[in-house]
Amino acid sequence: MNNTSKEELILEAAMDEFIARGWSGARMQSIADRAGINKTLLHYYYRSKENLYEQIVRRTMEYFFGSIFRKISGIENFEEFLRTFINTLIDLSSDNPRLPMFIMQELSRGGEAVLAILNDVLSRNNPPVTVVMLRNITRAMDQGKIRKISPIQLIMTLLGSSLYFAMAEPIVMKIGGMNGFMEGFDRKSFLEERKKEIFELIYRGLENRVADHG
Amino acid sequence: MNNTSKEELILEAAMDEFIARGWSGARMQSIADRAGINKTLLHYYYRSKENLYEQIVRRTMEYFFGSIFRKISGIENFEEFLRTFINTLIDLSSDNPRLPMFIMQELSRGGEAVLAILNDVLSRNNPPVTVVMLRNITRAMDQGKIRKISPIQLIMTLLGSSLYFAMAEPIVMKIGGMNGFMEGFDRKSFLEERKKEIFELIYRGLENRVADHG
DNA sequence: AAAATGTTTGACCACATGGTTAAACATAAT
DNA sequence: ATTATGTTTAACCATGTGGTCAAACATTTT
Repeated sequence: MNNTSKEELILEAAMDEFIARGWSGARMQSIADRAGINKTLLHYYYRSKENLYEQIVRRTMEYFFGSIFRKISGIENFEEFLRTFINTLIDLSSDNPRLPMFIMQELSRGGEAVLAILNDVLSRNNPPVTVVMLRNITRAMDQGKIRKISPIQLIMTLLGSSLYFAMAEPIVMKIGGMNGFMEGFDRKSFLEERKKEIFELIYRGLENRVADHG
Repeated sequence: MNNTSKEELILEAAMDEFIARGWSGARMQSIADRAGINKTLLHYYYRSKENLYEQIVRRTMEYFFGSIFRKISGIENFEEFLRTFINTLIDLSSDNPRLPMFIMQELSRGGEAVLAILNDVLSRNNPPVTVVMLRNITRAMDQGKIRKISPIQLIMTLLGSSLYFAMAEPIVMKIGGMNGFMEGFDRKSFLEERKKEIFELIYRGLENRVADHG
């Protein structure tokens, strides 16, 4: 049980707390409890709530964007890119359901500091995820593999479709539970089905076929 | 300037504050300031923060689900249903960008009380929005207008695609601003374009055509 | 005019929370 | 052995926040 272990323990506890309750909801005492240590030690390692928070935000963004980057960079084939991107987003968000909302929420709320972190994190991947995505889409369009669309719109649709369920899962389950449909719901198989359905829907929707019916 | 007016002013102020900062971030003093009154009067009308919050949640949900219900109920044609649903979601969420996230966040966090409100709100529409949506989709499937898919998956995709941009707008703009693409961005036309692109993509993706290539 | 209701002022309280401090103890590094 | 570092205990402080109270003033209702 060396120092790194406790420092790491604290970070993980803080991550849980901040992601679950947000900046204003998070409690230093609660973080200490989760980490199994006391408040004094918390301040010993991380001077203030602000400081700790900043490190959590960085960590979270690195994890999120890093994961996506590692999975999609290097893929040349559009179909594979599409499938991988969707799968990665769904896996990421279903493993860490509060993560996407945390990132979005804190980026809306946060000031310069949070933006600087985002900037820093994104610029570490070369080329940045955003560029990789745009390239894949425009290339597929140029090659005539998909019809002409707005790349940014497609990216929005992909992100929304893939991330939404994890974000809305609590409410979906509640509404579903109330109305009765959703009995025998199996999360794992639902998510696998989701991957396929999104891919299928979007891939078909992008098909570049000459108007074949009116 | 009668009493109803002030009571209403407070509600609106509280709505802004709660939606912008969430439960733990919202401040009673700040609500009073926004409403242009003092804290005492705030407690005079709404006893406690909890109580005020509950009314805001109810109001918000009534507004959100009510708007959707009013727009889509009664529509028989699937294409029209699809288009209207997408348009409504985009208009609603772009007019009130924090609303969807507020609802989702507070429903994850909130206990029995919030769930009870949701239940109450949803049961006031007959048939509930959820049922209307499911019906439209299954009917279209039965009539062979669209291919066989999982209705719930489609609904998730529709919600995600349509709501996501408003939720992620701050981060999208920041990333977009950093990378340079997104110059001359016009929100209004982007949103109109978004409506069309989502509809087009999903409508094509749902088409029920016999395998015509492979 | 009188009563009821709306509204402000300003002081006040209890409590939670972020943060500090000093002293003692534990464990590892020199 | 001694020093440096990690860790706990427990008390403590300043501040912010939800909430209250009493008294006065304003406006509407009766």
